[in-house]
Amino acid sequence: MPEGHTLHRLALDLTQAFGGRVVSVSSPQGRFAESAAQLDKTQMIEGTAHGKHLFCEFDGDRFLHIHLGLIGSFDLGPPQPPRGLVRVRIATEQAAADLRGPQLCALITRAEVATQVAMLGPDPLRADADPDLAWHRIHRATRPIAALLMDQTILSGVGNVYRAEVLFRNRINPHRPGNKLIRRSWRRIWADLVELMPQGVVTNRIDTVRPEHTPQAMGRPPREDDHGGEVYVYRRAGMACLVCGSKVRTELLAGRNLFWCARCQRRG
DNA sequence: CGAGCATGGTGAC
DNA sequence: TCACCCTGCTCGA
Repeated sequence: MPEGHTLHRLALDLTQAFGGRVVSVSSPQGRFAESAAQLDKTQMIEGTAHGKHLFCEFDGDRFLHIHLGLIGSFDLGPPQPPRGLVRVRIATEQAAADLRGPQLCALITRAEVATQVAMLGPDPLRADADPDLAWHRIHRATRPIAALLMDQTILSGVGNVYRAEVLFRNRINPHRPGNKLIRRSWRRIWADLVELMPQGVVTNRIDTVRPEHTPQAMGRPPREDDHGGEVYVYRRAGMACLVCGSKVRTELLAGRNLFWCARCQRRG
């Protein structure tokens, strides 16, 4: 679930449900009980996101800093008895948000939020993002572009799905070292992320396949991948490339499974 | 029922 | 580069 779009969507939903309201904060699981008690029955101001980091601001310059990691989830809906291990619940009479399995959940100050945000590269989902900041580091790096895209200090919010898909959509060789990537390619990548990721916020899923490449348009039977989105290469190892038909390849890159089409992706 | 896996990140060597 | 953390789901015995 969690790449940048998930956290930005959560920030919007949490703001709508709890912004400006006095909320109950609890820790059914108990692992966050002390901090939850400090926030309980105080006002939540709003939720904001930077990259994959979520910040819930509470009255008195207190911020709940959440990072979902690989397996975390934060589910918002009508109040129901907690299921499973709920680290934190934020709730009103009308709605409850249950946090499970986060990599990070901590009560921090405004200054600490600023410190955290300063460590992150530009986020394609933020209007104030400056892609040149990322380019400055990319064009001097020797690591492959597929690794640089995952480095949250270079740019933030992109995860394993968006990295594979944005490289495919722009026909870029994932192994191209940053310092051999031409600037036009970087501009294409950034512009594409700025187009794709806000769509992900709206739909709450990752869809990257252009209309002309959908199974219908290509005369193939419809399909739906198990991660909840239509994609070109992510987790399609060994299957036919939707554009050229050659086998989608996979390998471990930067510790994660990379997927790409060696025939379509040759640009630098 | 256990093993393995997942859209992530950290800290130790 | 590796072990490890957090949780839930799926797959094969």
